[in-house]
Amino acid sequence: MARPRSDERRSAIMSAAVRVVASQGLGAATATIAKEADVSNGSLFTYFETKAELLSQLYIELKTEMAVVALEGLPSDSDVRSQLLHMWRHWLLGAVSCPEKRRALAHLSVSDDITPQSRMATHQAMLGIAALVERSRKTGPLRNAPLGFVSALMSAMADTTMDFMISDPANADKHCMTAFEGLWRMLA
Amino acid sequence: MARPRSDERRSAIMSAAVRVVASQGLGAATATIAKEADVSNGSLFTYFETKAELLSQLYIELKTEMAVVALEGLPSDSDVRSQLLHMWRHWLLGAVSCPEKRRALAHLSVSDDITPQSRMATHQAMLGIAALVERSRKTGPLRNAPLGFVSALMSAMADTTMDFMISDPANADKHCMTAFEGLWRMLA
Amino acid sequence: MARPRSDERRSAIMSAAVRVVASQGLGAATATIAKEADVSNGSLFTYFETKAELLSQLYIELKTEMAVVALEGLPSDSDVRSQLLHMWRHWLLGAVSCPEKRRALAHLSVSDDITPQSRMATHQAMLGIAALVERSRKTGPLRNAPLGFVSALMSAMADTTMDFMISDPANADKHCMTAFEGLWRMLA
Amino acid sequence: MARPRSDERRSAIMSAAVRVVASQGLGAATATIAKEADVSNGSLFTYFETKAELLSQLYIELKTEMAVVALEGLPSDSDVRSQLLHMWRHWLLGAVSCPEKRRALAHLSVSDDITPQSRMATHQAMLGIAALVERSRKTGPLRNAPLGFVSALMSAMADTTMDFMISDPANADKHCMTAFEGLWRMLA
DNA sequence: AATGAATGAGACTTCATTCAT
DNA sequence: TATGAATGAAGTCTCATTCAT
Repeated sequence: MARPRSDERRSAIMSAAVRVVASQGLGAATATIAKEADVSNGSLFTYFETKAELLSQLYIELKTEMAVVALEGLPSDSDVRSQLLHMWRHWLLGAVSCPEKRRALAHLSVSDDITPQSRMATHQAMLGIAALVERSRKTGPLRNAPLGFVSALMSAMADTTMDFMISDPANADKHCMTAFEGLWRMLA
Repeated sequence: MARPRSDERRSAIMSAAVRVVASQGLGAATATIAKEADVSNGSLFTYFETKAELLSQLYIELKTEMAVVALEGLPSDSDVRSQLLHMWRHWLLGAVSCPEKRRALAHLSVSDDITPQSRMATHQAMLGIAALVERSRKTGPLRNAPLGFVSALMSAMADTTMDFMISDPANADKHCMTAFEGLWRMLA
Repeated sequence: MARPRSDERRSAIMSAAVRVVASQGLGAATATIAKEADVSNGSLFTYFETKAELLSQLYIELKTEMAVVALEGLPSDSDVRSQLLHMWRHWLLGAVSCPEKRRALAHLSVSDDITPQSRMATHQAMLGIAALVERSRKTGPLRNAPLGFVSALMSAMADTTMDFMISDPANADKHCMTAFEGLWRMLA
Repeated sequence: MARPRSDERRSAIMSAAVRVVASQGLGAATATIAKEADVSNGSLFTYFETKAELLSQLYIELKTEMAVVALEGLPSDSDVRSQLLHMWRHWLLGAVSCPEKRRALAHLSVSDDITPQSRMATHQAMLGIAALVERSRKTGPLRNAPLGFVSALMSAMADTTMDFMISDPANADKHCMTAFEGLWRMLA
């Protein structure tokens, strides 16, 4: 109800939510999240009016962070393929190095609590990635499909690849590269 | 000698579950499912010991049915590409023509109630599809990756494509074909 | 800093439980107890994690209270017989004057929800009584039996006597004394 | 509804009930009892209209049997003490040799499902025992108390003693005799 | 008569959210 | 503002009893 005061508290709740949602799914109780964040039950609701609200924000933050990580240090003067590869690797390795964030995001992505608005809110962050996709597919077989569709295909492939990387860490890098080969063939 | 357990009733519950899970997600109450199936609350539990059990069975049945549909009428004397295309179209169009089944299955696929055993139980049905994938990728860039990985990539693409087909039915067929082009490039 | 857990509320639940268990037995619904205590259904569970927990605590409290009452005002400089008589009368009359507590305790005593630990927890309070029994039987026929056995025999006689006192209140005191005569003969 | 046909079935249910009630208490499901008796769920209700009815009959039968056993082979020409001792030993040893019956009866004795009528129905069988008590107490301190009261005191002592005999079988006989000494002092 | 599926009224417990302190 | 007790609506599952076969 009242305005939250401490950003620290807010992010404590957020990262508690990551851990709890990762391990217990969306059915996790708000009280559990609050306790994990060392915050009182009731306090949680001064930072997020509603459980759905909390989950939405979490979704947006995780998704955005992921995009940012993916684009970090993009070699802007390289050729498209190198840039796409750079992005792909950063994306997947980043995700795989925070398996809890990834698991939480996987749960959130299918939640009915995440409104189309929330999904839209992440588009901004994905713009850079989308641009890269756009350039990659310029001459490929998907050149005329809606860009959102192509991006979604790539995301789906990324998610699947992450799962394999996590479940078989010894070959994580190999899986990452294999999938990229497939992706590049698909796009270019 | 008593009233026999009725297959009709069982499948009434199953298809009620499809509808209810499709619209309300896995949080749907068993009572809601029972009512939708015109069956008493308690009766549901003579057919399925547990909510999780019901969901598991539903998962297995839907997944298996999907595979069967996909392989129906496969032109076994055509070349691989034609066969893969046939399968892909049947799969996606079949799924898209029962959007509720698809939505339900999407929910189920990420549920923690679905045990690895249940997932295993669907492998048998997917064998035919896997074989097709195997032949398709024989000379492609993914030829050395684990087959399960490649199949999972294809599944992920299928799911994504279905979403677009459902949300833009006018171009459903076009999306289906576009994605297939990408898939084929990725595999072959 | 928040509303503190109220002892008043807790004992309201406890005494509601006495009344409800006395009249409906251990099968009484927690909801019934909560309503009788003018407390919400859920609130009961902030005071007692579980129905079994509630019953356990009730058992311990009633049993302990009974022992305390029995020993109240014990004439410590009188001879053993007088002390035992004093205790016996206080015990029985106390119990008979709260028939609901007695009935509730009768139900609880045979419950499987009452763990050996809970039973142990009442031993402390019964120590004074046991000491009296010990002194009373020193030269009697039960002088070599386990003390717990002798105490249990006395308890059983007490319970039976209470029943008769309650069902025939006009002669309650006479029954109380008659049984004491028998008890004393048995012990001394 | 219809008249039961097979006595065998009826007693199969009865003895199943003994076992199940002994181990699970009065909360045991009728279905559990039926299964233990190798009888169908529904069949149970043609032999006993109601669960309470079943329990009542069980109570009467067990209690009666116990009395019969206690009086078996009573040496009718011995002195009172010998007769009482004979009865006491048969009673307790008989009960202790069927701990399940005893446990079941203990549960039943405190049930609210057992009506005063059912309790009355056992009085007949207890008559022989009561007569013995009557003769035993003729000159003792309890000579003027209601006979029912004195019998109840003895029963309570018997139950308590059984518990100790069962929990400490090595000394069962000693406990049996010790308690008898106390009983005889109390009565005579 | 025997069977066991069908019924539906609860039972206990959880949990998002509110509110007194 | 922070706290955590209070609330009561659900939720899953059990079970005595009925009834179709």
